Amino acid sequence: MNTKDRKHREMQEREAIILECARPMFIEGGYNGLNMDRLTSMLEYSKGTIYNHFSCKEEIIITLAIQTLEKRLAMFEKASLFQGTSRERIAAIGTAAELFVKLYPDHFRVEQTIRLDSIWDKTSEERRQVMSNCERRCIGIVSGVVRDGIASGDLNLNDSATPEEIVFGLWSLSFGGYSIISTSNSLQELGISEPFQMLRHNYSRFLDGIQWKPLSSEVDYDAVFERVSEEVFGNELQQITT
Amino acid sequence: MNTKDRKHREMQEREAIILECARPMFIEGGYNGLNMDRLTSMLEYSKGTIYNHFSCKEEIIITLAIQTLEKRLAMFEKASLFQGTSRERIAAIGTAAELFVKLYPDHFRVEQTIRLDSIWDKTSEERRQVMSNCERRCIGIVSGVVRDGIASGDLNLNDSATPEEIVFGLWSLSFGGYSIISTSNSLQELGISEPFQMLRHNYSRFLDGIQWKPLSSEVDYDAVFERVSEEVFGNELQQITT
DNA sequence: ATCCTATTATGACGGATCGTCATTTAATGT
DNA sequence: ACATTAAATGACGATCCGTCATAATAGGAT
Repeated sequence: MNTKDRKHREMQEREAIILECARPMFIEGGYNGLNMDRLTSMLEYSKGTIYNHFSCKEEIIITLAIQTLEKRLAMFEKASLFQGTSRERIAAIGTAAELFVKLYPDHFRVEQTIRLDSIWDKTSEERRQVMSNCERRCIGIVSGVVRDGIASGDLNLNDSATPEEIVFGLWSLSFGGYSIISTSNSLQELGISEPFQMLRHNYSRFLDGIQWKPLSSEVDYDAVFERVSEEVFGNELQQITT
Repeated sequence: MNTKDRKHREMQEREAIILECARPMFIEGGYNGLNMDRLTSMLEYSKGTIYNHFSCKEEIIITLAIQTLEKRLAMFEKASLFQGTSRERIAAIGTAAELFVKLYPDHFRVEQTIRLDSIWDKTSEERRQVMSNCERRCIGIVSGVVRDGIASGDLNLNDSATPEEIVFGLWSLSFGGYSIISTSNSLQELGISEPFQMLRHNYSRFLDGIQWKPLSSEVDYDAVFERVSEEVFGNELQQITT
């Protein structure tokens, strides 16, 4: 069955083409900006063909989200392998999160749109699973490093908190921070000119608050950020600077 | 000119009725759930009349946001007057933020929708100003308490941070936290059963990280939360429990 | 009380967009 | 060359936003 393979491959290639065309349309104007008629006219496929790949608009959007979520997961996995203290490894994942946002600045918009516009309910159970899994695994990676920190003695929560609580804190801080950076203009008014660096410092303050050793007074975590950027994500970084 | 006053009053009353009907529709189905035809048929006014009040759907949505943002501002102002140490006053504002989310659980959805769906651009400059002002003043209140903390000696940033940076941190933490709480189901999977309390604890960890005295090891800020809830927001609280 | 004018209300309609489906076209196997 | 299966097409129905010509109403003058 050689034909079957070929068809399958053609199917995937076409799917990629559709998504490639849909992404800038979505970025441009959000949910309503992604126009199925315009998408049709820009591609050399008819409407029916596109609807053979994606049963509705929402399926396209969730697939756009999955594409980038998978990249983030890969970056998190790479970062968690960084050689260093547990807190340096958390910083490495923070670096991954920041570079991810800079590489795919539109991702937040896609993800939040899915959560908000009753899009979630219209998507297939299968794709929802994929997306949830990505999120879960990202959380799992952070969770693992927190546990490593406890195991190594760098972090001592003495029953005042669970590891999950700390993960929730880091997650809130980064999700909120990146959301504010990418959708609010109040930051400039606040006089914050380097929001990404500020966010990193706020991470450090939170981790100092739970006494995760070594504290930010002992180690220059800005330098760790630079090191991880270069050593672990050198390739990805070129895409930003060029 | 008595008639003019009456007309103006009628205008405002009708505006309130329209919004009252539009809000549950928006909560139910987001931007697309708010259906102008259905809104028309549910009210005793015709389409044209509604469009005399709001020039487009987006104007209705931003007005919904302004309604609740003004409530939040009032709560922040009330909280900032709490008698206590500077850090207790920050905790009081945190309490206000939490109670606000519980009182108006749909607010986040409205606000985020405005930021995302290219709705912002379609709204009137006037209403945008009102909304920005609300946000600015809320930030200003927090900012003021941080400065008070510095002035009183409870907080010493020794040039390692600006007050605005701390505001940004608290803002990220709360915005991210409440967003995650209200739109993600991963928290349950993480085994976090009392997310609001966890978020408060994460606040405390952040403030401990910058050594804002008295530290959470010295004062029971959960108790402060309870006190503020009762003493300052007793009235509002009844709406939740009943 | 009546008429005139300015303001407001109405809802049918044009235009845009989503998703479907009967029909046409192409590909595969004998 | 032909039959059968699979895939592509785009016209169409349905829905929804915002407009505008027309109708209704209110205010004020005589």
